[in-house]
Amino acid sequence: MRGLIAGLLRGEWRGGARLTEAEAVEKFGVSRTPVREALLELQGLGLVELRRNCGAVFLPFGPNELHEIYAVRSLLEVEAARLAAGKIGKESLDSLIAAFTRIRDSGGVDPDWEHDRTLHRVIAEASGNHRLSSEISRYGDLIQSVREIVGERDYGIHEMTADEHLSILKAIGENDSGAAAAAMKLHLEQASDSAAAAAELMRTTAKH
Amino acid sequence: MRGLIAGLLRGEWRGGARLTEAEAVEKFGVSRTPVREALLELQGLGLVELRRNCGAVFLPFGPNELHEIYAVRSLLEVEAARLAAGKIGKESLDSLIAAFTRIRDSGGVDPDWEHDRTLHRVIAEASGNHRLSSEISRYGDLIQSVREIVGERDYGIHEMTADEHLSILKAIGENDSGAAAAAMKLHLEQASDSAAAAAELMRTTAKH
DNA sequence: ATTACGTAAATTGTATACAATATAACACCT
DNA sequence: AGGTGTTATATTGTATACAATTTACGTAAT
Repeated sequence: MRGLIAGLLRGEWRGGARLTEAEAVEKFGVSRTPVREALLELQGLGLVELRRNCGAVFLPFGPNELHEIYAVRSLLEVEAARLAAGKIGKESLDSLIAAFTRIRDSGGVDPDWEHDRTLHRVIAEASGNHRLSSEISRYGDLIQSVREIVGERDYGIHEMTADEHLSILKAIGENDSGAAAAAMKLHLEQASDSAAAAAELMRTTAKH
Repeated sequence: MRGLIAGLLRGEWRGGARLTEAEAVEKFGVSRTPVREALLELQGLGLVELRRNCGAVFLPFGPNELHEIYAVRSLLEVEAARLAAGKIGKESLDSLIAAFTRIRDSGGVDPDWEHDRTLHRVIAEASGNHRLSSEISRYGDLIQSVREIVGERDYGIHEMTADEHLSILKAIGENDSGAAAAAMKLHLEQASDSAAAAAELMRTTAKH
């Protein structure tokens, strides 16, 4: 079923397009049960809208929608960064700092956003609020899904992103809540613009 | 299926208890398909944890969990109040103010939290951020579910709640973002304590 | 010509049967 | 006696058949 969601995301996502359960069954070669569960899951993430007897409508993801998503994500993660200040163990912090320093200096690429997701997960868990951490994890899934849809990659912005990550970690290590929150806010504003640009790029290239 | 969720919520919610799909089928007299969808929905709200081949575990809801939930809710709704300042139409605002003034002065009771939910919905929609509004709506469902679980009622706190609502509306009407955010924050802190107290009461009375 | 009604088609909601997988118990080996 | 492998059972994941509901179309009446 998890693979079904990935398949739906990878297929071309025309905003407003409708897909009935029967069409999805034919397209993916599975039965209606996993199709229904996958669509309900996507509805839970706010990616599709399920209308009775009308099929699932794929919601559009343009720059505006991405800015909205990142605005909510920012509320959650900025608070998590504030709460996590001074609460991440030294060894864990050092290993994260080493990883991002290496990435920044080597100019390496992280196509699956592996380190990025690890960083945000560690900060969320260090907040001490399980519910907040769980919501951030859910939004992480959403962000990853949207990245699939808009085809966002990290090429070109990687050194800058690593720097932003290091600023957040530095503030957390120094137990500076305000600085941690501010650094996270700035980082997510950059990420928001980057994602919106990817969406705009997809929109324009899909025109012809 | 919606009724199934209500049934699961109304049944005694012992934190940590496990319920297999087969048991739910026997208990509610429906087939596994709607049971599965209901459990997946509850998982999406973070009310149960689904472990493969182990049944669904009912997560506990004590004072600590409720404070966590309300902390997240506060992040969302405080921002919504800030954004909604000056954006609610006069007629809509006046009708809300009239309703809560009447409630406050008459000492009436709103057992299903009808007006409360309307107020928070109107503010969320006025924020202009559809995604934020959608998340607040989702948290409204969660809050309502938790109220069912812990048996929270609004008796006794109603005049105070109405006053808090009026403060929020006043600030929004005066286009004062800061005051609107502060009033909403205060209101949700009160609500958080009230919900936590209800959870504590349930815990202690369930002891014997 | 337009509207109302009825029927048929399509789509979702539900039930049940079957397959896959994980847990647990039990026997056997060391 | 303790550990390991195997088998049996329990539970979830999937497929298919059926019921209910809704939409759309066609026909007839005004």
